[in-house]
Amino acid sequence: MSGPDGKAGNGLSKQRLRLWVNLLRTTRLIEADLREEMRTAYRTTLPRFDVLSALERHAGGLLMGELSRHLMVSNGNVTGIVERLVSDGLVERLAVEGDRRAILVRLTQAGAAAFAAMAAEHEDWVDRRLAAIGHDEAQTVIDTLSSIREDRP
Amino acid sequence: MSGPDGKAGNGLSKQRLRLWVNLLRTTRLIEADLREEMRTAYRTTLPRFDVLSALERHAGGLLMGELSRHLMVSNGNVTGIVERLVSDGLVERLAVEGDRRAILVRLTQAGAAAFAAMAAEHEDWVDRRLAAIGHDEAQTVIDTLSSIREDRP
DNA sequence: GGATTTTATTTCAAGTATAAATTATATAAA
DNA sequence: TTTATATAATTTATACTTGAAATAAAATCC
Repeated sequence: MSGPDGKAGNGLSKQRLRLWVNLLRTTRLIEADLREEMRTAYRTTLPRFDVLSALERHAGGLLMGELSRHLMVSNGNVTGIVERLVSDGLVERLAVEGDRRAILVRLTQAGAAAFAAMAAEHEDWVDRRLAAIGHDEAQTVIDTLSSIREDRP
Repeated sequence: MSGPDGKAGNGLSKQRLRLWVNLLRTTRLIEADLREEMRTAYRTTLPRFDVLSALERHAGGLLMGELSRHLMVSNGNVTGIVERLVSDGLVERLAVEGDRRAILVRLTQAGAAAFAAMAAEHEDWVDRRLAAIGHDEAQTVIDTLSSIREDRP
């Protein structure tokens, strides 16, 4: 399974591994930068920002499960983050008419305001961090990444 | 700072944000797959694999701090992961001649063997996960990601 | 209608992660 | 020397993260 003729272990396999390592290193590097900005400028964390961001894109609110799927993190994880956001007054939980299992999570006014302030600067940070990349170059990478995500068994 | 004419908030800035979101989502998706494979096939985790992998590439061993920099995670984090690997017998800590603060971490024979078994399959998983990508397409993305990493203030 | 299964969420234990504080050692400067 | 500063690693407190088990409510089956 790893000789020069096997399905893996050949040049293409190694190249794909290089791509994965590059993907991972670059993402971690940018994440570390963004986390640092979040921490120093807003005393908050990336996961909290991600939750607010997802809720901002869904004005009507999201169920816990939808939130978990959007963020691609586990159910139990979201419970904890939302809990802290609720106690900070940025987010509220609402009962769902007709399904007493479900819980709708929504930005409060304070949460929407806090997010708006952060979002503009966040875009700015990303813009600076990716300053070396032009529109078309970005599009090329976006297309490749999309094709990776869509190619799931 | 976010009108259509500002340095951010324009089309290019939005495109870079899209690129970042794509980067993050794709990396998380692949990471989740790999974590699942690691867990079911080897009862281990990605961070442990990453440590073994770094040590395998440095036969002479690495200092805790070097390990932390290689993996781009915090110092205290490495302490914990190495601790568990030591108690599993996969890694050993050695005193450093001439510097009593430092600790050299190295694979044991068992650790090297365990890693070798995992590494081949890991490459295979990545190969399958990125099956949609050809050599040149991968290279294009690698180049872009490298230019991002190198463009640091 | 009642039993079964599925769905939505929380709880739990273990592990991963950070930043800040601490310990111990090394190096430089006075 | 003595003092000051820097470096290597750990410890601590808190937060994030997962997978599995537990709860509770809804939907489906018979």
